[in-house]
Amino acid sequence: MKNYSRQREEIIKTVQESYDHPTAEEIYLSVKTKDPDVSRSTVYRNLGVLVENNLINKISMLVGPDRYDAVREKHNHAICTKCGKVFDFKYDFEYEKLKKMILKQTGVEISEKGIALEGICNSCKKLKN
Amino acid sequence: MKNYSRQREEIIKTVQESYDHPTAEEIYLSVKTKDPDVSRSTVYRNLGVLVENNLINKISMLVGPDRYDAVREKHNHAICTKCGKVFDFKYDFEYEKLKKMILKQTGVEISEKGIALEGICNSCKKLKN
DNA sequence: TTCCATGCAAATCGTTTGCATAAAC
DNA sequence: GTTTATGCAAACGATTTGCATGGAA
Repeated sequence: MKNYSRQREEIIKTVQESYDHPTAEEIYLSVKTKDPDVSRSTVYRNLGVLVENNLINKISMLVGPDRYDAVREKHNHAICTKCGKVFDFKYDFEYEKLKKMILKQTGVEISEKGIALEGICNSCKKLKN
Repeated sequence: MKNYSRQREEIIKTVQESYDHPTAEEIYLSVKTKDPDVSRSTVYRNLGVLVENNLINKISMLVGPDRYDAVREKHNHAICTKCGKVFDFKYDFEYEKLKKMILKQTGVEISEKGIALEGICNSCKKLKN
């Protein structure tokens, strides 16, 4: 990450202060209230840079656009495949053991970023259909 | 799932016979060799129907297009965030316990489709940078 | 003064949709 | 005959890119 910019600063702040796993569009809209001339491409470009530099995490899902998450204490995600919302949960997955096993079985060296699971959330369950 | 069609038949067969988690495009190309007039929208439409009917699974990732997977013995996925390839592995995640815990913590009722983890695969690790 | 980041608009990628035709039941 | 599926092309949502300009070191 090279040069400072007002926009990047604001994008980091927005993601770090949000606890609802915002989409790029939501981040863009939020930054726009502080900095009305910011462009969508700046937001996308910076989100990419911030993910690369491990300042934020990116969450990809079965449904809807990608979402972003500040890097905090390790936690896991339960994603609703109806509405796309992301919920946090804690559970001890024994990453060290898991990591070794996966490396042995697949050759993939996993990054310990928490685990994501899909399902259906409470409010979507209530809306029958 | 209502009416039989030659195309749907071939799409199911293609996914079930593949062990490399093909993308919709790859499935389309493969079906096209058997049925040159098939259209991409037929493939996309049918993949959707087949996922709904639980004949195949859909895998969404941090990188690249969605991939598909025949419904087989339960297994988990390690996904390379460089090349997008998907690798299978087996590990006992104690789903029952996990499911209860997630429901309690988030209200999300997870579907037990296996767990996906991200990392970097062997061949991508070798190509430095 | 060189490099990096921005804003804009156009391009791209993956996927979905509307509509007329064709196949299944 | 009525429904359901197809093929085509156009539309779509999310994201990326090329390019000229502006700001940072």
